[in-house]
Amino acid sequence: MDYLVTMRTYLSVVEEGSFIAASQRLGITPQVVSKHIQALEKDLGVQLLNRTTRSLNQTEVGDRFARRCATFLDEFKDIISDVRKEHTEPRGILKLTVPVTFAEIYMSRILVGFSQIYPDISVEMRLCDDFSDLLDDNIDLALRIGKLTDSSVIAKKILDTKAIVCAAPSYLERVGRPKTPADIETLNCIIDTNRRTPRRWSFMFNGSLTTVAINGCYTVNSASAAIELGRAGGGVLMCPDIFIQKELQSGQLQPLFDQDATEGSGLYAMFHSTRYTAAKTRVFVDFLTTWFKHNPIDGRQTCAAGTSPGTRSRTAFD
Amino acid sequence: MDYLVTMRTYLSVVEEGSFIAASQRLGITPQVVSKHIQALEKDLGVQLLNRTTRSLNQTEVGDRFARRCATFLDEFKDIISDVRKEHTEPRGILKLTVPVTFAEIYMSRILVGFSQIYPDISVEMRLCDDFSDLLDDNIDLALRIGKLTDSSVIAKKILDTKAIVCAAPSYLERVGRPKTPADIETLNCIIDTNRRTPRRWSFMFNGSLTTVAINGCYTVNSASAAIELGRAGGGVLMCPDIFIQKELQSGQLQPLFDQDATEGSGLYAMFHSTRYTAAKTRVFVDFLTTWFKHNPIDGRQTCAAGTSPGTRSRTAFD
DNA sequence: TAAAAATACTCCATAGGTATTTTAT
DNA sequence: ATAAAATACCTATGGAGTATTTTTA
Repeated sequence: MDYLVTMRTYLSVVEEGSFIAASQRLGITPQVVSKHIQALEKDLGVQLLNRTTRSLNQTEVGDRFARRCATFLDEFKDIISDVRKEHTEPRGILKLTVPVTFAEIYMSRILVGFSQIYPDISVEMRLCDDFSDLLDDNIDLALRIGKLTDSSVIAKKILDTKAIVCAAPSYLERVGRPKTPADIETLNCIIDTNRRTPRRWSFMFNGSLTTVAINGCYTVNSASAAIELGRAGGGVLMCPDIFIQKELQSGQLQPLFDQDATEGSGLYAMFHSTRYTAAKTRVFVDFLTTWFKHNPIDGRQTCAAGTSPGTRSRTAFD
Repeated sequence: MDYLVTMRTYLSVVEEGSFIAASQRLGITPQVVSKHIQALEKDLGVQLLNRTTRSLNQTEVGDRFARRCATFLDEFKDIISDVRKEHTEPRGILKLTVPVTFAEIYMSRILVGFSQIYPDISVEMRLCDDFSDLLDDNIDLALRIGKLTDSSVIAKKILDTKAIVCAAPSYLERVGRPKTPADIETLNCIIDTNRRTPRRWSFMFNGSLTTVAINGCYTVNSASAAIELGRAGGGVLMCPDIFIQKELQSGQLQPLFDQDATEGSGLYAMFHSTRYTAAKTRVFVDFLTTWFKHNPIDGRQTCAAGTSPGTRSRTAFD
């Protein structure tokens, strides 16, 4: 016997004062109401209702039971609707892992805007450059440059990016501006160990993917540090364009080649491919896409937004 | 979906930390556990557990949900066990209806003894001589001299009684002692309209039921009043022997004939023949029988005691 | 590779419906 | 006589089991 169902039936009978009225309210037949009451009474071993064909009123126990049923069923509806809100009304703590340099440049502005729209979502941001904690259960969303190919992860592209090989004008004056990718093999290239292939740079040049083995006297594990070194004339660096927008515009760093975007390279939001994604995660991804639409890196288009909430089944006392 | 069942399964999983451990605790297969969790998640539209084949821990929502499930299920067990106690642990208000004269003579002593054993039962006693309110829903138990034959009523004989035709010695001296039942037709008989046949007295005489049409100048609706009138020499009266024990022993009233007990006459406890009789009612009936065993009217045996509590099904989270 | 969860498939219990009987006013 | 609850019977859904597949550490 489903107690939640029989309790609800019983409560309806008490409130309506008759089996038939209760059955109409519940959308079942009076016979079923009768069975529910009998099942309850049999299982509880007590008489809940004094009933004849003409009169119906609850016993002393039945009255106490009805009161407790009322609060109990209310509590049930509360629990269910609160949990379901999780899927529709965004709230809670959003745990992010974000590349260090990206966080430094963009995240403060993004989060301030986000929190204005979603005051009920707290954000816990972990700055991290490697892909190690992507699958951590406690992380709701990971932002990374580049896509992780894992069946258990959904990767949604937020923004196209392209790797830019660049250097400070002062450095280029000193060593001479390279003409082809092969020319940089002899230059001092700043090695960022956060890159998946730190000593081999791959980028699109003249329509084809070129890979260059690089050398250099500086090895760092931070894009920011590499950018600073490059700006100071320490050598050639390669990093995503979105990290050095200002430097490129101001001329502090100059691109060495007229590079094309590499296939698939971009800023990705990644989250567990579990059946049900929390509303807080969905709305943050949507917000990110919208944010870059309103704060374009240059003239470029952002990727299409919209993660539909999905329909859910309507059961249990809706 | 039976939410109480799936919630319990979910809570076990959270507490045990694995599907298999939970399934063992619940006595079901791990596959069923898996289905329960999936059904919950589908219906709620949220991810409750982050699980791989090796790790299992609840999400933020899942954690909140588990806490609420715990208190909710506790509350459920509470409600059910409290109601079931009604059938096993006697308590509450016992509503009695008792013949006026019987109440005057016996009930104070009976109730004092009863309350000592069952302090959790309050008694609400209505003094009433007719059979009209026997079927009232609000009455738990009716005591009456004589049995009501109604399928909706269980009548349990507490005590054998016999109707006694008697009078005061002073009256008998005045009018002469009758020899046969027919002789009392000419005497002044006190009419008690509470009797089912006030003007026709039926009693056992010489082994056969004799009915006498009586006449008299006093009509009352109270056995007590009739007894008082008889004691004062006002005429012949007929009433149950248990009402005039003292008067018979002291000789204030003398029986006119050597009467036999009438078949089936007695003090009856009557209650609704509903499926489940409350514990308070059962224990009071048992107590009454026992009381008359320990406080015998004369040498007579009381009727057998013992109303078995009955077995009940063991379902719902026992 | 081993252990655990998910899936596929089958069977049976039970919940709900329809039709009928009983009961009380 | 009528209206309501109880009962009898039937059907279909879904819940639990068994066997198998998939997945991850």
